[in-house]
This record gives sequence, C-alpha cells and structure tokens, in this order.
Amino acid sequence: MDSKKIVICEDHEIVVDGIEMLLANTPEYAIVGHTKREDELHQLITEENPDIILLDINLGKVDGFHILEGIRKKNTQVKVIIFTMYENEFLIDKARLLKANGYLLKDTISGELKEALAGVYHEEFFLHETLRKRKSDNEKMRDEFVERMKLTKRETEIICLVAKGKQNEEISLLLFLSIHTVKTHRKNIFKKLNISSIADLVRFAFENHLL
Amino acid sequence: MDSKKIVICEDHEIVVDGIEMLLANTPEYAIVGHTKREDELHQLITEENPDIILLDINLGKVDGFHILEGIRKKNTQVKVIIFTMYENEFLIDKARLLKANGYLLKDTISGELKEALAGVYHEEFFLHETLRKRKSDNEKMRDEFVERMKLTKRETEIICLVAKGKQNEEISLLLFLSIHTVKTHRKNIFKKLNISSIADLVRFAFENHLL
DNA sequence: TTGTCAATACCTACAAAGTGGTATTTTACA
DNA sequence: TGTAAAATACCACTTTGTAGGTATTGACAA
Repeated sequence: MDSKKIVICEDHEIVVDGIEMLLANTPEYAIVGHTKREDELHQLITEENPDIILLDINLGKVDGFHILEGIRKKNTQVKVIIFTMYENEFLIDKARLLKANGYLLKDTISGELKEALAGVYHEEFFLHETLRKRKSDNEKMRDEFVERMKLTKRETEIICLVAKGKQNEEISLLLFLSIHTVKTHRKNIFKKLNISSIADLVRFAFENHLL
Repeated sequence: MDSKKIVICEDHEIVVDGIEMLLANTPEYAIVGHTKREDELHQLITEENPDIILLDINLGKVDGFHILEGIRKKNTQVKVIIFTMYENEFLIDKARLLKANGYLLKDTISGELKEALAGVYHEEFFLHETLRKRKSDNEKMRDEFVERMKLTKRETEIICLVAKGKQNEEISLLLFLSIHTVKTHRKNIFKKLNISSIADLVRFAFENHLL
C-alpha cells in the first residue's frame, strides 16, 4: 500500500532499534533508512523521498538544527519531527522557527511516537499533550523570575564570552567597550539570573546550551 | 530453562524498547523489568533477583554511579553493566572502581550487547574490543600533557565544588580544610590543566562530564 | 630506606571580580 | 515625538581569586 516512508537520523543505534520495534506492527509506516551522518541523510532523502524524518538533535558534535535548516533549504514538503532528550522551551521554539513539524522527547517517545506521526499531518507543529501542558505551564510562569531572565542581545553575547573564560578587560577590548560597561552588563546579568559568580554563569551557559 | 534475568535502569523508554528488540530472539536472556527510578530498581532487585543489571548513568539529575554504589552495598553478586553515551576514560575507571562488571556505549550497544552479557561472566570488567582499543590508545598518550592532567582524588573533588559555584572558604568549611589548603589545591589544578580561571575550570568540568 | 607523591598549611602581593551607586546616549516602538 | 528599554560609562569600595613562594606529614613503592 502507500505506507508513509520514514527516515531516522540518530546516532545511537539502540534508539533506532527501539523505534523499529515500536513501528514493527504498523503497516502504515515503513522505516526506509537510518543514518547518523548529515551527508548520508541528504542522500537518503534524495533516494528514498521519505514522508517523515525523525531527527535527533544531539547538540553534541553535530548540530541537529543545522541539519534541519539544510533539509528545509531543499525540501519543504517532508515532515520533520525533532526528538531529543532535552526538554527546553528555547529548543522547542527554535524547532518551530526552523519549520520542524513536531517535537518529541526521548523520555516519552515510546508512548507518543504514533500520535506524533499522525499529528504532523493534522497540525502545523505537533507537541504532545504532556509537553504542551508543561510548556504552557511554563509560559504562565511569566512572573517576576522569568521576567528577570529576559536577557538582551548584548547580555547574551557577554555571557558567552565570560563563559569562554574571557575577563572583563578582554571583553571590553573585543567589543570595543569600556571596561565599566562590561562590568555593568555583568551586574545586570547577575541580577537577572539571580546568581553572583562566574562559576554560576558558566553553568548557566552550559545548562542552557549557550556554549 | 534457566535464562539469565535482566533488569534495565534507564530513563529513555525508547532505549528499553531497543534492548528488548535486541534480545527478542535470545532465550538465554529474559528482561524481567525496567525502571528509571532508584527506589523501583532496588525493589526490582529484591523481587526479581536479576542476574544482570543494565544501568544507564545519565549523569543528569540522577547520578548512576550513586545507584551503582547503592547496589553494591547490598548485592555483590549481580552483574552490573554500565551503559552511557559518554566515552570517557574517567568514567570507565570510575565504573571499574565502583565494581561495575562492564561498560558499554549507547553508540555501539546494538552490536555489542550480547557479547557484553556473555563477557561479564568471563571477565572481571568487560570492555568491548573497540572501546578497549580506544582506551589503550588513550593510555599510550601519557605524554607531558596527559601527565599534567592526572588529577588526584582531592583535586577532582575540589574541581566539582568550584564548578558548582563554591568559593574557597565554603569549600574549606565543607571539607574541613584550611582555606590555604584549598587555594593550594586550586593552584595545582590550574597548573595541571594549564588554565588560570574559574570559568576555564567550570568548562573543563562540563566538558569532561564531571558535573 | 630513601625518595616521590598526595595532602595538608601558611605567607605576601597583586589582580580581578563583585557590590552599590549614578548618569548619559541610543534605539525602538507606540 | 515622547518614552521605555538597552547600551553605554564612571566612581568607590570590599571581597575573592591568582601567582609566587615554602614546608610538614604520611603512604607507598623502588
């Protein structure tokens, strides 16, 4: 029949095996290929013309979002479902902005995969009930704390430099600023993030995938 | 027959599914349970008395090594195979020290799981050929740089605390040391790692999965 | 048993970060 | 075009961190 063709892009084979098992008894879907490499993925897309791509954004050596952008440049039809271990509002938004069709967590993919596969044909951007709820809960928390977290472009820039080990003076030279300005930004960042040291800042950067 | 009983401790169900599939046609092994929670794991161990535990050290919110220690306090018979996405000498050594029986990468578990399951009954500590080779390659690189990297237990402890945002005085109080001692350790760490600031240290900790 | 290494501890001096302010100029947008 | 937010800049002061030393103790291996 005309079962939907799926390609998986994921670097842990065990996960591929798991997805294969989940879909073993569903003739509506056929996994036509899997790979961990971007070039191979593009090849698979050309050769197999899949309907759906399951794309792991590992955020490690290979940036899954970059792959997503690459896919969208060539092909706007194929449905792309991001799946990842990271539950993070920023990442979900980024996925949506880059024209993904869905976002799944590795935690919950077992129970939600089939819904997601169907969902991308009914919705612009599929987020499972559970994630959607958590996300809207988060959004409701636009209280003082979240408000304080709202970092400006300049502040984000400085966070990255600090986290890379740059000192105030270096940063001031890099950005053509007075060292006083850098210090001011830093103070504001500390206030917004409710922290008080470089160590905290570097952790923040890592935990929010700014590095 | 007397197939070996396996319990899986892993927080991504998809991975559990994958392992189930890998072992679907091998009557020698039976998966008798899986969980993502430490308390449930202990319950499973009591109830099912497994022969082998596949333990994911996620290094996120739950510390898999801590779970391993907990297992070993009660039960020295059960074979524990660590599996993780991190290929890191420190982690492998830590697994061995904490009396794990094997170490598998999520990358390669598909091809190596069965070997590992058998291997833990033949070897003190099972490392697959590929990992073993990479590890010994690394060990050969005990050149000047690696030599400098050799951190002592105390130093590693202090790295973790610094990276968590603790200041010298806090650390000295926590470890019942003089602040001078903490400073000395810090200096030695900086020299060994060839760095010179807290930011660098926190990055080192993250990049080497010490946090 | 002698020597190396890990862990401990102290000193001085200077550098950098952190805290508390105030204030001006752009920029964006309603 | 008025106003708020962002970006810029400065001062004074305290606390921490960094860099250079030296030195003692215990453990363990050559």
